[in-house]
Amino acid sequence: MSERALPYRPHNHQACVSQALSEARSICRDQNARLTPIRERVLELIWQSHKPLGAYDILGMLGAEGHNAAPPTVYRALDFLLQYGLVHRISSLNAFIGCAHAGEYHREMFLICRQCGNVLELAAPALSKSIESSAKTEGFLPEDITLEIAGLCPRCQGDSSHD
Amino acid sequence: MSERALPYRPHNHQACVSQALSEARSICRDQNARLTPIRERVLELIWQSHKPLGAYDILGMLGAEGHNAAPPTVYRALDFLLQYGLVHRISSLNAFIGCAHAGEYHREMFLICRQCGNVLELAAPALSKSIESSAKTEGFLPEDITLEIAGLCPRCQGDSSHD
DNA sequence: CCTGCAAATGTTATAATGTTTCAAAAATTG
DNA sequence: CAATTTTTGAAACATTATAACATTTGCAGG
Repeated sequence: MSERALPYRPHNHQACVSQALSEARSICRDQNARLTPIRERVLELIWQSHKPLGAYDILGMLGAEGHNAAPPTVYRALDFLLQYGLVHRISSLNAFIGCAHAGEYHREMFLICRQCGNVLELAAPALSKSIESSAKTEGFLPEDITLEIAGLCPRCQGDSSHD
Repeated sequence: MSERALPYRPHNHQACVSQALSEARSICRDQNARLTPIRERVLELIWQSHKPLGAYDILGMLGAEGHNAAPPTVYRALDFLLQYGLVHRISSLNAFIGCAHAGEYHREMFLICRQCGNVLELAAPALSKSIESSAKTEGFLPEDITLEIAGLCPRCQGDSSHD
C-alpha cells in the first residue's frame, strides 16, 4: 500500500478520503459485497471526519443532508463496514473510525489523543505477535485483540490547544 | 502478594472474595479513602461474580436484596472503586471486574473468554513495556493502556459447554 | 419479461447504558 | 456544636444500541 498521511499532520484530506473509498470499492468488488450508496456514504462521512465518529453523529449528518435515517440504518451500514474490515469500532469511545489498513491482515491497535481527539491506527506486527504469545503463555487462544492507548499525540504534547 | 487462583480453575471462591475485600479495606485505609457500605457491597458483588458485571446487573442485585438504588448510586460506587484501582472497566463488554492486582502499579490487560465469560487479568510487565515503547516510537505519550483479548480460555478449548 | 427469492432498507418502538441536577443526610473539621 | 465537605437519594434525562416487522430493491431462473 502507498504511504498514508498521519491524521495530525497536514495532508490533502480529500485525496486521502478518495483513496480510502476507492480501496473500499475494490475490496467489496473482490468479495462480491455490495457497497450500496448508504454504506458508501457512511464510510465517506467517517473518513471525512478523520476522528472517531459516533453512530448518532453519523445519523445527524445524514439527517442534515436530507436523508432522514433511523438508527438501524446507520448501525446496519456500520456492521457491514466492520464485517469487511473497512472501519473499526473503538470501544473506549463508542465510536467508529476508518481502517487505515483495509484489506491487510492486522490486529487493531489505536493511539487515541485525549486532547485533540485524533486517532492513529498503529501497525506493529511484532507487537501483535508479543500480545498473542502472552495470551498463549496462559493457555489462552486469542481471537480478537483490541488495544486502545489513550494519551497525547506528538502535536499536543507541550501545547495546549488543538482541535 | 500471595498467589491467586485462576477464575476458571476450582478454588475456594468465598476465601478469594474475602481476601480481595480485606486488601481493599487496607488500601483505602492507607489512602484515607472511605470504603462506605455501598461501595464495599458493590465491590463484593463484583468479586462474587468473578465474571464481568454490568452496572445494571449490580443495580438489580442491590434491588433484589432490598436496597432500592438508582443508577447514579452504582455508577458513583464504581467510579470510586475505579479511582482506587479496586476494579477495572472492560470497555468491550461495558462491564466491571475486580482488580486482581490492586495496589500494585500495572497496566490493564484482560483475557476474555467468549465461551464461558470468565476474564483473567494478565500481568505481563514486559508486554506493557513493549506496548509503551511502540507508542513512543510514534511520538505518542501513552497514559492509559487498555488491552482486551477475546478468545477461548484453556477450559473452553476443544470443549463446548461451560457456564 | 416477470416471477419469486434473498438481500437491503424503512419504520416504530424499545432496551441497555450512562449522566445531570438538585435535595437530603452523614461524616469530618474546627 | 456549628460549619463544611463528602456521600447518598431521587427524578429526570441523554446516549448508545437492538428488536420486530413491513417494504423495497436487486437479481436468478423460468
